[in-house]
Amino acid sequence: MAQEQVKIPQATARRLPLYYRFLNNLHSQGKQRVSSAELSEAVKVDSATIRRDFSYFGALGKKGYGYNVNYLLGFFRKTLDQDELTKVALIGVGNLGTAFLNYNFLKNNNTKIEIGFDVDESKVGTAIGDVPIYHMDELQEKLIEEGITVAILTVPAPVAQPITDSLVEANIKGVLNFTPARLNVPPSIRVHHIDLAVELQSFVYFLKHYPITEKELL
Amino acid sequence: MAQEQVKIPQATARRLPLYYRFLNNLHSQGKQRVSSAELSEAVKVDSATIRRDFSYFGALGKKGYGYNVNYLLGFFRKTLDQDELTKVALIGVGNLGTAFLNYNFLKNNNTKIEIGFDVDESKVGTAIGDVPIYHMDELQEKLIEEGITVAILTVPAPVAQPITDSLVEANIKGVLNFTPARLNVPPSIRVHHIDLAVELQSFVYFLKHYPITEKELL
DNA sequence: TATTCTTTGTGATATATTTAACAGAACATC
DNA sequence: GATGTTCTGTTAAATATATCACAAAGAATA
Ligand SMILES: NC(=O)c1ccc[n+]([C@@H]2O[C@H](COP(=O)([O-])OP(=O)(O)OC[C@H]3O[C@@H](n4cnc5c(N)ncnc54)[C@H](O)[C@@H]3O)[C@@H](O)[C@H]2O)c1
Ligand SMILES: NC(=O)c1ccc[n+]([C@@H]2O[C@H](COP(=O)([O-])OP(=O)(O)OC[C@H]3O[C@@H](n4cnc5c(N)ncnc54)[C@H](O)[C@@H]3O)[C@@H](O)[C@H]2O)c1
Repeated sequence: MAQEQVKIPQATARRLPLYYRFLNNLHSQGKQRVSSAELSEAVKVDSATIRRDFSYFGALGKKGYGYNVNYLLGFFRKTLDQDELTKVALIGVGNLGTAFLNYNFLKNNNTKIEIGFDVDESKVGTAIGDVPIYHMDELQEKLIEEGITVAILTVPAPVAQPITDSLVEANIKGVLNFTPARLNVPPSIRVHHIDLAVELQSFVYFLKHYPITEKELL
Repeated sequence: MAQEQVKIPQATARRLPLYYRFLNNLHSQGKQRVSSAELSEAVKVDSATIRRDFSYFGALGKKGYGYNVNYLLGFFRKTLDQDELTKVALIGVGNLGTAFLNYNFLKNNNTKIEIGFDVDESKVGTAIGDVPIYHMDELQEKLIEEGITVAILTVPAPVAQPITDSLVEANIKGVLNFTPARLNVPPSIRVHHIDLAVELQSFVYFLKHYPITEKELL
């Protein structure tokens, strides 16, 4: 739970996993060094932004050389707590929930969905991938027992708030919410919304209303 | 394809579908008027931000009264092209693709996945929801035939780039990319990435490194 | 009608993020 | 070891976004 000396900008924090993933690719290709320009091309982030992002953590590179892949990878592994597993619960084993369980973010080796919950009796007692599905009645008990503090929410919107209330009672610290509902939680709980219907609609809006500018065409 | 007088900030554009959805809820509850403060509570966006967002479109409200739900709804319906259907193709009918097909963003009544593509012979020829699945060999032909210019990409990462190249050839204008691959496209094509593994990892990073601040606790 | 209350729309300001540009450190080569 | 080249780290500037705070318009009330 190391705290940075100086707070990293949120925009930077959101890019860290992306950098990490790409560094892993480079590493498995046996690459020794990489420049901010190469990274930029690969992850589609401006090279100055990458250098600035890295610089929040100190001087990780060498002038005239670039960055050492192994060193950088080791650094990010620690920074992103890659050696510590965060156990996640998934609530709502429907279309989206089942897709997540099958996928289970296997390539993130620091996060794993450990347990699923649903009210549907045909799902309770089964397992998807190797993740067991329990009934909602056992939510609090199981979460506390397993010490799980992160939940992915993929239930119908109308039940999202009451379920969130139970999650809070079960001592959860964060909810990754895929439902359209906007959740009320105490201020100590973090909620991120990923609202796929909004994403699609705003994408279509951008397509229609934001034609590529002259500048972008250069 | 109406172009705004003054360009709407992107951050505003991303919130529009959210406002629209909530206004629809209010409307179906029979509510006549709404203030920026009420909207704020419901969509969890600062009320000043909401007023500023709306003000880009002119003076939509009345001082001392708020906003008329019907009027606002009608306004956003036009602005978000709710009366014009955007047909979407989905490439890769796997875990995630199947979830999207079953859901099919039914409540967005301006977008619909019309057609799916895969290479898996056991899927080709079937339909999910009412969406027919075709073989990738027919990609270009079908897309052009149906006049589809938006694609959702849910294929394995290694094939994402070559498939994107075919999509570009088939005259696609936008790709909503769920794969971890960063796509190279000509500048006239818009790509949005939704990288769920990155979302989960950065969420976990925030939980560990950004404890709720004093300010947020007030 | 007069008075009070509510709530918008926006100027001003604060905060966050991106990008340009370049001095200088270190590498590579001869 | 001198010279030219590469590429970082960072200062400065630009851009983007969010929030404060309040005048004034209009609603509500009496
Ligand atoms: N599937 C998508 O592509 C998609 C896209 C955008 C948003 N969403 C949102 O994600 C959420 C899930 O979507 P879905 O398509 O997977 O829905 P779904 O209906 O397939 O799955 C919902 C699951 O939640 C379970 N459930 C219902 N009530 C419950 C309760 N009280 N406690 C626990 N589990 C309960 C159901 O049994 C079901 O298994 C919805 O809110 C939806 O709006 C889904
Ligand atoms: N499922 C998730 O929860 C999840 C989460 C994060 C990211 N992703 C990403 O989304 C993508 C899809 O994930 P998934 O879990 O649905 O995978 P999946 O393997 O279940 O589905 C991929 C589908 O693409 C099809 N396919 C393979 N090659 C193809 C080709 N050349 N042309 C057309 N179709 C082809 C396969 O037949 C399969 O149906 C992957 O890139 C994955 O990394 C998925």
